Amino acid sequence: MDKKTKELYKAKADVLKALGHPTRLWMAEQLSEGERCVCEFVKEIDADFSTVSKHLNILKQAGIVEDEKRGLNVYYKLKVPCILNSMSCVEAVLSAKLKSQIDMAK
Amino acid sequence: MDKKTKELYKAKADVLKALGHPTRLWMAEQLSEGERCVCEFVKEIDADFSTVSKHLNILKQAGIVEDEKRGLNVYYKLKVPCILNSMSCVEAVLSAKLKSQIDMAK
DNA sequence: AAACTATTTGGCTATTATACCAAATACGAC
DNA sequence: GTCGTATTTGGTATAATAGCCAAATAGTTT
Repeated sequence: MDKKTKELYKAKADVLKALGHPTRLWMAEQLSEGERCVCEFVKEIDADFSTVSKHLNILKQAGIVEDEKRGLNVYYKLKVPCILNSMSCVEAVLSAKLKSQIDMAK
Repeated sequence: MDKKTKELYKAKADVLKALGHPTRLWMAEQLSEGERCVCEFVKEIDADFSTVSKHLNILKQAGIVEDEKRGLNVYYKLKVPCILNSMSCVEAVLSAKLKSQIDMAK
């Protein structure tokens, strides 16, 4: 595999990796309903302000969300909304997995 | 956020996390063209046999691929092929990101 | 300008992930 | 059964990630 290909797969994997964390995935899904400010996320998750901020930054670096400061608050929104289209298939993976486990137990 | 919801997002994130590694993503995409045995992957990537095997195991644990032993070889194939549908959007994220970077540089 | 609020950054530690090597296992050929 | 090949497993060193705290920054209010 050549260097260019490696870099491309690294870049693509980084996008998926950014979504590969429960908190970040949840936040991304929340954003599909519209923009949120950091404080709204902090209220709903039991986590430190700095933790939430860092997670949002990872999503931003990945190119999934963008932020805008208005007054004291920073609002985040999805930059490329299609990123959540894949979730129905992720759920299909989970059902298939659950099914296998049930079959296994029989 | 309640415990059930947390567990669901953990499960969904784990699927995405499994694809969030260059080597694993590449292998998954290869499998979209048909099954492959471990040795075929090893030939194409510059990595140890055990490394490849472990990556495939992570994809298997995530429920993305399944394996079948035939003779000396173990063949892997996609269990839920739709999982690669999202790749066009991942590429859209990358183009959008690239575009931002170019605008930024102006 | 001082006080207050929202957010980010830096530092630290604990946990997890990655990759290699060596050893173990599974299977087929002889 | 012994040998050779394909794959997995265990061990270990290194690197990356996550989450908390404290400090820094940015904007608002008074």
